[in-house]
Amino acid sequence: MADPQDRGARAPSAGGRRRDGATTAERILDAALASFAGRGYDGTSLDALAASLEIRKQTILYWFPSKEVLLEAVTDRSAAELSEALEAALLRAGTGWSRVEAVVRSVFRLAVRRPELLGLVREMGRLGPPAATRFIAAMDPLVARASTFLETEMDAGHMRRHEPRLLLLAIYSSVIGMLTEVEVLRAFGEEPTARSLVRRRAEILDLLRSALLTGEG
Amino acid sequence: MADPQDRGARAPSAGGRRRDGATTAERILDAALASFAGRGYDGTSLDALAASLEIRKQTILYWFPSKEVLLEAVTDRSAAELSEALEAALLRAGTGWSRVEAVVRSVFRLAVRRPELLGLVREMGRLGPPAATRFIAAMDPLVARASTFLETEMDAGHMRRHEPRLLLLAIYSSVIGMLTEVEVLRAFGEEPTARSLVRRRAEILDLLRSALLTGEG
DNA sequence: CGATCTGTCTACCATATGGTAAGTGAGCGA
DNA sequence: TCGCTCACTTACCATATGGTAGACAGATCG
Repeated sequence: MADPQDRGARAPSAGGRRRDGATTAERILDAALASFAGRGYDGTSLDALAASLEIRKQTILYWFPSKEVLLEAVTDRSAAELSEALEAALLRAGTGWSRVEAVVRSVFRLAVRRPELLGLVREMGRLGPPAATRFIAAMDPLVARASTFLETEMDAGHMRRHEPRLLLLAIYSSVIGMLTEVEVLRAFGEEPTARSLVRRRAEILDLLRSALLTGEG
Repeated sequence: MADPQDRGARAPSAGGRRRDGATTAERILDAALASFAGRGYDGTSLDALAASLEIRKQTILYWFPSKEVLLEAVTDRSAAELSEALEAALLRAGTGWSRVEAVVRSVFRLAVRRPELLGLVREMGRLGPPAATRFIAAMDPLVARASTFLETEMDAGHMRRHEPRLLLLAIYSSVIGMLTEVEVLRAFGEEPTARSLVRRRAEILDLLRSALLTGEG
């Protein structure tokens, strides 16, 4: 019954609110996202996940009848959140470079505020068709919108001509690159500061601006 | 005894050659690299690895006394191979943009010819200090050399001024981005062709050129 | 030939993992 | 108060996993 997408996960909104206002299912989703993004899907055990939440593994399996269903739920929610954030940035006023910059800034902001989302995106690469396809399909309308926008700007002569999807990829890669650098720094024992990240972002924006902008900016 | 780095792995050169000319240890390293890069460290079981080689798990543990030592061996060898390839590209004649382009091209070539190497680099991100630190340390001299080269070029006015390590990261991210796109395409069921990859590379080189080059080229 | 070494194997083992079965207790409508 | 559902628990289980111990075959060497 219900919709065919539903593989058995209960509605996360069900169940009473806890002291902190989050339902158990929501807390599980949050922790699972963080763990999948940080330690990977295979590196995450339901036992460890449950322990971090101070609940029993079977509570997780009560809300999400299998680990795979949990992954799907995490994926769907993350795709929705990403779409929402970027959609909002795209809708913001402005045209030409200022709009591109606004979107890129919002991507960076998201990467700093919710690095788990980007971490999950990276994890998607290894998780084959079942999860990744779903995720990509969920993001597709947004990608199409962004591509159209970039194309319009190029047609208007505000930007150097490039393949729009490649540009998106370049922006995405820049963010991933920044995240990578954060990890590299951590591996060397230096905790990256918010200041240094902001400086990085400025540099990357500068790089992108040089690459994209025509004289008419 | 031996050197303190040696955690017990036997010398991979030991043991008789097989029909195909590779020792057992080398075959294990090859398969482990592919699997670690493709399915991740946690997603790789010694049993599955052994099965893919048509040997028994205990043969793996004979050559590499633990999974972790195997990872270290894979990491070290990959770092060496990466270093070697990029060092060779750096040593190639030329200055200014043509030299940058030569290096970038060699990175792409490597990414296409041995995607496992780049996949392992990406995997390094999640694998904490033990493995990642080792890998980064092994790559560090090369990064320093490349940074120096870029700085020289900027001083000579051949290139727009940027933070050299950031530039390296941008180049690296472009390659990773290309790989990511390959996975995205696969997720959609389209096998990326060599032609499309070459076209991508050309676009990325163009992007980088726009971003980096000054009038003096 | 007999001893030893090398490379691989079979036989196990303890633990961890995803998952099932069967409760338990609080809250709630009749 | 009876019965039911909801949220979560304890008690298991089969399998997979990394790892140990030891046997065995073939090559090497005295």
